[in-house]
Amino acid sequence: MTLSDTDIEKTTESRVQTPRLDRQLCFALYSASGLMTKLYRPLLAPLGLTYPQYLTMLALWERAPRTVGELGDTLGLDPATLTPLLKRMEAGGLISRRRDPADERRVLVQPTAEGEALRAAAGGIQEALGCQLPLEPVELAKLRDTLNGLVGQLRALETEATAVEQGNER
Amino acid sequence: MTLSDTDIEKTTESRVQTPRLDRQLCFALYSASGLMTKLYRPLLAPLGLTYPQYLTMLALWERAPRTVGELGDTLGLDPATLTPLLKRMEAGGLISRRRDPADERRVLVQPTAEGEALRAAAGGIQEALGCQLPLEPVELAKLRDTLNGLVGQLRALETEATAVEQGNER
DNA sequence: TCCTTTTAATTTGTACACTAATGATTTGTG
DNA sequence: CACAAATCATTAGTGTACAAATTAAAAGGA
Repeated sequence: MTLSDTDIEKTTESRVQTPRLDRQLCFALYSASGLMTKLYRPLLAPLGLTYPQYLTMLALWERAPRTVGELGDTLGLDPATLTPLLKRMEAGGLISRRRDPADERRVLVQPTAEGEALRAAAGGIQEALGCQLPLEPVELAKLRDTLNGLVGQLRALETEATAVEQGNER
Repeated sequence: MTLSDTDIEKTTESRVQTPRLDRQLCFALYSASGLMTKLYRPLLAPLGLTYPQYLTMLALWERAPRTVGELGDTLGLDPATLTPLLKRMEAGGLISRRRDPADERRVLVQPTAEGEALRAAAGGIQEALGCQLPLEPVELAKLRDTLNGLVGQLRALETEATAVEQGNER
């Protein structure tokens, strides 16, 4: 372990420090996430689902109906992202969308019978992927928990930042 | 640790096994990656860079010129994704694109003087983020290495799959 | 040499993903 | 009650991201 074993590379020509791509946590996350999505794609296509749509169904299978905003909080997505996504899923017959009679601002989302029927197939996908993934289940769980911890901290940072924006820093 | 402590939830009503969102490694990666991108966004905006554009500059600062295909391999992106992205960066004056005289199929990409000048600012971004990240540098490095290992294995799976597609399984 | 095959990048079409602006409803306050 | 402020979803506009089709150039074979 040398002193120069950092994520910064010192170039001789300018003494400018350039961050190295393969030392960036953000790039590791970016790559891993993209590859995982690619791995799911061929398994989800037969079900008529994209990867974000699959995550949405997972959320709805756990609890429904939910409003667009609640779904966005769970998935970490903007309402502006979800609206067209949910419309496509509605057009595909997997979910229903209706205004909440008790509060006409909200839109309630829930799986249709057809959407509910996909539940069984989802279990098969997890099984198929577990076989492909070249990772011990224990290691996998550890990595997942570490990431979820990071996600929690990043979300805390996020809400803190918006609070400061609104002058609520006390 | 109970026997039911798995990533599958058994529902009483149908005995169907539904994967739980918060137990999915893929969702943890998806969320962490998205949040990290959000964290970078306000820091990169003053430089006129989006997050994928920033990664592209990191790659080009390390080695240039590079072809579109080489960049795609490094970043894990399709040429079809990079072409418009690179055009925007060219329009912004950060990179230059030109056909390789030795092979007119290739397009050589490299930073302009203006793009090279951003190098210094990039170091500052890493510094600013390191302060924000609520994670020990050692833990961070460990997580990064674990992820890079996963990325390597997923890439191997990927090329293996395309090889089978082409009937090269022997 | 001619012609087929392969390779490299681009174009087309669909689907996320976010910011900013808009519209509609509800809540809070005088 | 009236009406300003806050809340919720949608729309508009820009920028990834990929599959499939296209164009252009190089490589390989008869």
